[in-house]
Amino acid sequence: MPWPGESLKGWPDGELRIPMRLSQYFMPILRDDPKEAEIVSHKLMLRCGMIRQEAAGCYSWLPLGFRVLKKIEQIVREEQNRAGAIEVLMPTIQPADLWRKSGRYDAYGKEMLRIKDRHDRDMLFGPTNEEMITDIFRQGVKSYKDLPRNLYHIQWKFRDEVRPRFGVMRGREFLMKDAYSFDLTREAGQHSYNKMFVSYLKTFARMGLKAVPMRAETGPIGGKDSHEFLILAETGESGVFFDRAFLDMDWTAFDIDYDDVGAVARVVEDFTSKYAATDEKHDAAEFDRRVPEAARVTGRGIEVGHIFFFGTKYSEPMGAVVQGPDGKMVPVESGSYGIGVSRLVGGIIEASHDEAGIIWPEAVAPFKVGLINLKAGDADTDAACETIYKALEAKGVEVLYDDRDERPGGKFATMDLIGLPWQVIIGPRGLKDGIAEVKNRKTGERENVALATLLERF
RNA sequence: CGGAGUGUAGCGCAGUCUGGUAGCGCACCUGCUUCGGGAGCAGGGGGUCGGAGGUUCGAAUCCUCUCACUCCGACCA
Repeated sequence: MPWPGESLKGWPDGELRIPMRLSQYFMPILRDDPKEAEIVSHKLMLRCGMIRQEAAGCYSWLPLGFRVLKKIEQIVREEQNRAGAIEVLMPTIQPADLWRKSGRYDAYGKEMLRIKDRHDRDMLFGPTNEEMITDIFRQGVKSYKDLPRNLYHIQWKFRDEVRPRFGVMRGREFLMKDAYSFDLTREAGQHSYNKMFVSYLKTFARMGLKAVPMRAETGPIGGKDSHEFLILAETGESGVFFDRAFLDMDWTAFDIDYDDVGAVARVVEDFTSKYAATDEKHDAAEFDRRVPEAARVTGRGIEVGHIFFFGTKYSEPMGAVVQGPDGKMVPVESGSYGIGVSRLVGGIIEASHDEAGIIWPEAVAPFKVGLINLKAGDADTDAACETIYKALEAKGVEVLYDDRDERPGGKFATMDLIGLPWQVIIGPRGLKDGIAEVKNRKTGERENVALATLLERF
């Protein structure tokens, strides 16, 4: 991976790195596709026992799915932190008054889940947090000297979609990272926007995705500048049109200094200079004029991120003002920046699977290695597997050990289905010659590796 | 929110038209034989048939109401 040394260490998520014996795990595999699942990621997530539907658009995350969700969340967190954003955590339930102030309580419509508490007070399950964060910011910051700031949280949202579908891709309850920037001037706000832009490219690239930034509608959030980040997938909900040159760009070359305004702007410039648009913003004439025919890519995409620069849209009505150097009170310039964390789980599967199952990019894989004991119960294979399992554990390699007393065929099928990047296959046949078989899930390549050097592979 | 459909065992389904002992495959449990890409045989466990009313000697099946879920269209991280 492009950014070696990234890890979950230092966060509670590190606890998720523990290895596991399949005989002691909870991973209810289905052999058949549940009928309600229409798209491949939904089918695979259900078949792998990653999620379970509790109501339309609401899911329980079972152990395997939970691990992936947490890994994605942690990558998002690391890249937000690196770009200078500061993590907070706001509640899922918000008072309606906050939304009355911004005027969105009525404007948001039925998509907002409205509830009353025991005192008959109007509450709501937050679909987003512009109002709340602006209020928090307003109370905490009074001077231009306290700017810029960018606060984010990773929290469950609820949008009472008319028609939830496609599993976690369009759930009603979903995990979203949302960040909010506050600046004194338009120019400074633009830099904050640009930093998020670059960090998004990097965040998605770390997950093995090429998420193409496209000029977007601002929708109910409102504002001036907006980009959506879309990954290509046939089952995507948006039509996309873009220059093939995007796919050939170096998606790993923006390990830049986020304080370098010019450098950040150049990356944004680089990634916005080529044509890329969703069907909403698509201009066929411009597409034809700017993109040579051979380079025109049309297809479908999944929106995994969306950034907005909306200036003073919320700061003005909500009185989020600071005192400038000249002593005057000015409303702050803001932007908001979302990443669909739970949607990404489905999105990555849509972008990375084959006939046999999921193919996890290593950075988000629930385990790095699947250790297959082909003959559980046989003293020699048991002992060899046990040694390898312990050694991988000691080395900090996340391993799922299939120690069940099952037939080899089923174990292979299960391991392919859940898509761990590496399979280490141990059977009497290989053991006789002191070798293990190492299979790369993505390429299908198998290699015989001497047991003595096996550990060096991981 | 308009249109279409489905609810029967963990999953996939039959049975409903024509009322009469709740079934099949996979999964699960036991035993034996197997064991390098989803084995075979034998035995076994598991269901208030989405819910509530009604008709009937008798309802998964007929009637009424209701709930949930899925799909297609207009909206969205």
